[in-house]
Amino acid sequence: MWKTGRNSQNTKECLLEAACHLFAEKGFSATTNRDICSRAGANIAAINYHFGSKEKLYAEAWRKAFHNSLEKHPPDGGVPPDAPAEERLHGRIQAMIHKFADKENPAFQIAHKEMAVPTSLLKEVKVECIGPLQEEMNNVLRELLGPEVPEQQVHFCQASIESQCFRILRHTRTSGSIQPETVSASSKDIEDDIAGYADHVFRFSLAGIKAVRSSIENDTDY
Amino acid sequence: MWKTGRNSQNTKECLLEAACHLFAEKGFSATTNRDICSRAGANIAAINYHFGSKEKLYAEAWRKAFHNSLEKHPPDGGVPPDAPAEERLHGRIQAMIHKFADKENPAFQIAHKEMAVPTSLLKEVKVECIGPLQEEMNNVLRELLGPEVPEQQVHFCQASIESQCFRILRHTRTSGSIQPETVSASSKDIEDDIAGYADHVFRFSLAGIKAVRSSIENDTDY
DNA sequence: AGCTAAGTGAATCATCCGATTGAATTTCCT
DNA sequence: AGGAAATTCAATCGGATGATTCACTTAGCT
Repeated sequence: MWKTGRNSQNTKECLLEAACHLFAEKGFSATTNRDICSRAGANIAAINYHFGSKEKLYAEAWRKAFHNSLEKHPPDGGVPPDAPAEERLHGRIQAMIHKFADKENPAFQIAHKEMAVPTSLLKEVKVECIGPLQEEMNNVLRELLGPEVPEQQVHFCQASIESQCFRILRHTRTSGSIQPETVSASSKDIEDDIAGYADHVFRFSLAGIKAVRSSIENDTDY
Repeated sequence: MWKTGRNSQNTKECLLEAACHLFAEKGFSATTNRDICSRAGANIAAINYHFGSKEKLYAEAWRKAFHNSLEKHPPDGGVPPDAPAEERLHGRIQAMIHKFADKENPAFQIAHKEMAVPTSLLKEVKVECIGPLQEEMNNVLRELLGPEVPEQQVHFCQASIESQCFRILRHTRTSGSIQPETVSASSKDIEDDIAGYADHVFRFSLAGIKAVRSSIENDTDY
């Protein structure tokens, strides 16, 4: 985190790391260049020297964190592509939840803030990074939902699953903030048992998917 | 929105309304007093005169919008408390989703931003306003999940349902922003058919709840 | 060693922020 | 109408922000 000894590329790395943590904690507009440089042990001028502007640092920090996160948590959860669809669904849900819960990789805490308070990044990033992941999930869902599933039902199920995983991002406090931690009991439970929640989301969603499939095949309007 | 003719209490109302819209659109720290006063057609000093500070205006605007929203969308969805639990679940999901989707009442867009970038308000507001609603939902879920359901399973199911409803808040763009609206197809579907999504969330979740219940009763570990 | 380019640092820029002032204006009551 | 209180207004406050400057140190190469 702090500059260890030598300089140059080191400073840039430190700035990126500090920026990641601070942007994840306080969002873009509430984080100041001085905060970042102070945490990185760098001079105020360093940001504009290495990145050109606060916004470009923001973009670069996010992108780096996002790719690190994807590398650490492969989206398929390590389940091979020829495994049964149920297992692949399980893998993807596990990967998503643990990715979101990973406090070492604040990429998705930044993404969460981007969703709530979009900067110019949102569109670009969504299309480029998150879109493909959603499409892979949709393919798994199409298998589970059967051949005649309307596209809208696929999207609804994708939204149901993704949003349950996103739930992890709320109340994931980063270190340093002086929150008295009197959050409601329900979020406490989830925070304390992320693996349990991941398991729940899989079972809950699998039942939901099967219900959607049978209601389609039984032609129960919809 | 603009002062029509006479002043006094009118200004205060206009400030609250303008603050609601701007805080919902850009969040607390990215919204300036000048923005608010300009939109409300008031003088810069008006905020500190009527509310004391930007933060107090924020709190008051949110509280007003929240209560308006609850009044417009009763949390039980109009389903009487002696109706079957399934119907009450349906009512609550409907109410939640339409409440979140209501662009006239930006209270929950502000809440969404509060979750992502908490100010000092979050704790107070959660405990005071959202907590009771969650507990009412938990009571419905306990009925549906059976008498021997562990408390954690109730919270997990509550989180699953609430988070699916929260999904509505993402991509709910407020007017004025110059977004090219090239959001991904899935969110487009949801935005275009909120009633359909609400129906989906109910069926999807009901199946999930039943699965959790049977896995408890069949003692399939968990 | 000597030179050049890359990188750092303290100080400072113009700008914007939220808040305050005090005078001017309006509203309300008698 | 007349005066007191409530409200609005332009102007301005100190402070913080993002960005920039320019003198300096260091790294890398011949």
